[in-house]
Amino acid sequence: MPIPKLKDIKNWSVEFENQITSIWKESDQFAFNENTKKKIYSIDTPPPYINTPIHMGHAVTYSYMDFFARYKRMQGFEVLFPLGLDRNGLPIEMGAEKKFGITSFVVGREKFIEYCEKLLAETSVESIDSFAKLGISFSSYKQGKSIGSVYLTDAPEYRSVTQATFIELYKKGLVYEDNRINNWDPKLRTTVADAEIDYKELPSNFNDIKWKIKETGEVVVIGTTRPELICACGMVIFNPKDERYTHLEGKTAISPIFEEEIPISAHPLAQIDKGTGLVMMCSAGDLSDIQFFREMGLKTKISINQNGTMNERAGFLQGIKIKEARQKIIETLKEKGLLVKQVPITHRTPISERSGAEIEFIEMKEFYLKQLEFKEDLRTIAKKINFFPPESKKILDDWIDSVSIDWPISRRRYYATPIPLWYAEDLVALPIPGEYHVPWKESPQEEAEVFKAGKRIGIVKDFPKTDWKGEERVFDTWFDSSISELVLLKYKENNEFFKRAYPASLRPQGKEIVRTWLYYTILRGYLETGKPCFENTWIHQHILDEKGRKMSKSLGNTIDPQELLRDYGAEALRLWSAEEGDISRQDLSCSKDKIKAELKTITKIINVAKFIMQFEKPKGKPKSVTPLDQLMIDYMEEITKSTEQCYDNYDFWHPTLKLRHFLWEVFASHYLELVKNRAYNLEKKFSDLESESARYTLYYLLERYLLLVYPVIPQVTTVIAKELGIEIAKESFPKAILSKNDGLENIEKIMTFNKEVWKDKKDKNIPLREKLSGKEIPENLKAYAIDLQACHNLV
RNA sequence: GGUCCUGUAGUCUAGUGGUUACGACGCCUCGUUUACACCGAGGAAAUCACCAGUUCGAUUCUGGUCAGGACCACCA
Repeated sequence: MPIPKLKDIKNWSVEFENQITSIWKESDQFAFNENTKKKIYSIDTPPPYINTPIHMGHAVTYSYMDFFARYKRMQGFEVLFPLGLDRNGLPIEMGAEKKFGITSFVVGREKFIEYCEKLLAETSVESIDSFAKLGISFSSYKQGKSIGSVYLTDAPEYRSVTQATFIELYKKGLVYEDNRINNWDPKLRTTVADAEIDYKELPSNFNDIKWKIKETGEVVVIGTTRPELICACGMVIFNPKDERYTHLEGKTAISPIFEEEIPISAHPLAQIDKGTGLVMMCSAGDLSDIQFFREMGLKTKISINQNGTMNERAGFLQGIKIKEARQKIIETLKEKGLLVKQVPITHRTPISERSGAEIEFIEMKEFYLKQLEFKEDLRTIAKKINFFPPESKKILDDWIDSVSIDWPISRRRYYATPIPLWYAEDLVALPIPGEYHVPWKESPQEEAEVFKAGKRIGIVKDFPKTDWKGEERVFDTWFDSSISELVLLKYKENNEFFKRAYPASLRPQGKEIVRTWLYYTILRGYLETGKPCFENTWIHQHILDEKGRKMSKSLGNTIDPQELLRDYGAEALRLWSAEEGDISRQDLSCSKDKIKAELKTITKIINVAKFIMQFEKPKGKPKSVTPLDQLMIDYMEEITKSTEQCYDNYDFWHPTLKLRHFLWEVFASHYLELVKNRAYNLEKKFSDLESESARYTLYYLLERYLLLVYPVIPQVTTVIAKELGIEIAKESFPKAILSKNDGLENIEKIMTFNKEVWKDKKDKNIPLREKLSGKEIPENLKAYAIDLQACHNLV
């Protein structure tokens, strides 16, 4: 279907949009040209998860990214604006488990991955369709080898780059495996990073339990929420200022039931007014305990298994799940008269963000990527990246300050990038980077390098009889997504291009993933290249519901962008996104009424264009233009200038507000009314030159206006511009020619005068077209008298 | 607990050390004006959160209070 003609458009409609965007989607008109001589502007777009349709936040923020992309093209950049789809990790696994009613570790790895792939294959292309309907000008909507094609984070090409970077980090000695206490999610059976932990206030009991002092035989009472961990207690502490207990310093406590000798010491961590003031420090209580054990050099006492049950250390509790163990030990303590009392409290409990399970802290081997030693470097690197808005940099700085352990990068899950290693006794085989390796079901390459105690001692071929065992763990999803800009710019694949295009021009993303995606990307980019990975980063806030609350399924206040696209269309949604506020500075409240209302502006633009285009367009600029016309031209140049300045700082909000005001309040309501007569010139009241001046100016203003709003509402502007003989997608952004005209305030005065006249006529019940006598044109508006007189029929 | 942000008509917001505080959505009245009834003209609606201070003057600056939000944090 062809793109509609302006004369056939009465109201802008979703029907037209569907015609236009389906042509755009297939056209590849914004395909990235890697041989370009233009400067490259690359946008490291956040790959959304494919297994759920896009939400309001996506719709609005991708619209913004599209504003940026379209504007940068107008500025003469070759824009790389790829569509990526994130398909790795827990959300896919959880989706597969839910959809097919399976559990990963029950069906087995190979089978489970097939389920995940099945889910991904069946997942509708709804997300991609929604982006196309929004008119997002991605470099391509197709998968392929060329730069700018749609990329998938689980594709072998992507995963092979992830693995290649790991192989090199490993060789550089930046990766190490260590026995450490980890945040353990017993439900998903995996370690999780600090960044993936939420805290929830959950009801719990404070249990006051009797302990004995070895040296004196005295009985003390210790309060704890985790009595099942008595067997994991490494020290009992009290506050140094707590006079009740100073006599216990250096003495030994005997743990109830287990009868272990535990040292007692003063430590500021203990709070006098909390519980009984005595605290049992266990190596699996929570993060504070872990930190304490490290600090005091205590040996950890692990009492919890990876499946969430108690181990042999827990004696009679062995094999029982943690919560049941707590019940059981409380029973036992009661029986033995060791439980003094129970006080119900709410307890701030660490919760796995993804599964909702309570986090346990257990010791196991994991891979870590060194990051602590780079904190200072990262601060320096971050300073070289421009933040929009600048305040958002603080989120990153705060996070860098609070990073306290190296990054655990290994996970015990299935649908993710495998860690490319093989083992045989004390040997480690490291494959050649560049290919995708699946160690848990493949043998190592013949050429894979073999390391012993960190030293290269040959290749796999040299050890023919060795029985290699493939690594079974996978990478944390952030280990994949933190190289998005490298993959996008063809790191390790097209060195020439990479050298030319790195660092990426812009990273747009939400504030909530600054401490994950942005931080990790800066870290990885720095480790790979030693440079900042972005020139600019644009951090956005959130989309809220009409009343300013978070949208959530449980509140039932979600607004589905697919529905908005169907009812009001992309242009209205995009224009609303720009006009509602600056999403980099504040949350936007989403109102259907307001989005609907933006259709009026779209229609207004069409009607203004139709009106102007009924006149013949003068060829070239007339010898002279009238003062009123010149005034409007100068005003437009002023708007052009301020629009450009704002757009350059990713501010599309102030300009669209200003342009809206211009369209409705100045251009349509006043200027058009004033020059109508002169443009028609039916009664030949004006000279040909004056009439030509009007028509010239009308076209000038219309064309300029279209260019300025094109990045925000590309469809309407494209349709109108096409009939003006302009292919707007290929136009340059206009350069403002600022005049010395200091009479711009005259616009206000003219508007005030017009309003006065219209009110006069209404008060006197005179139709607007009829003559009005006795109204003097003020001295400072005499220059515009011919139009004022003709418009109002003043006599 | 710490840090930061916000508080302007029913809703969302702009803006300012100084006469009647911008606008949008919604609401009301009138009007079929020949680009547009997805229109035009007009109207109602805000003690600019509260308290104190600086000032001739504060919605605007400062401090505090209250409310909401975000991020961070070692409560056994």
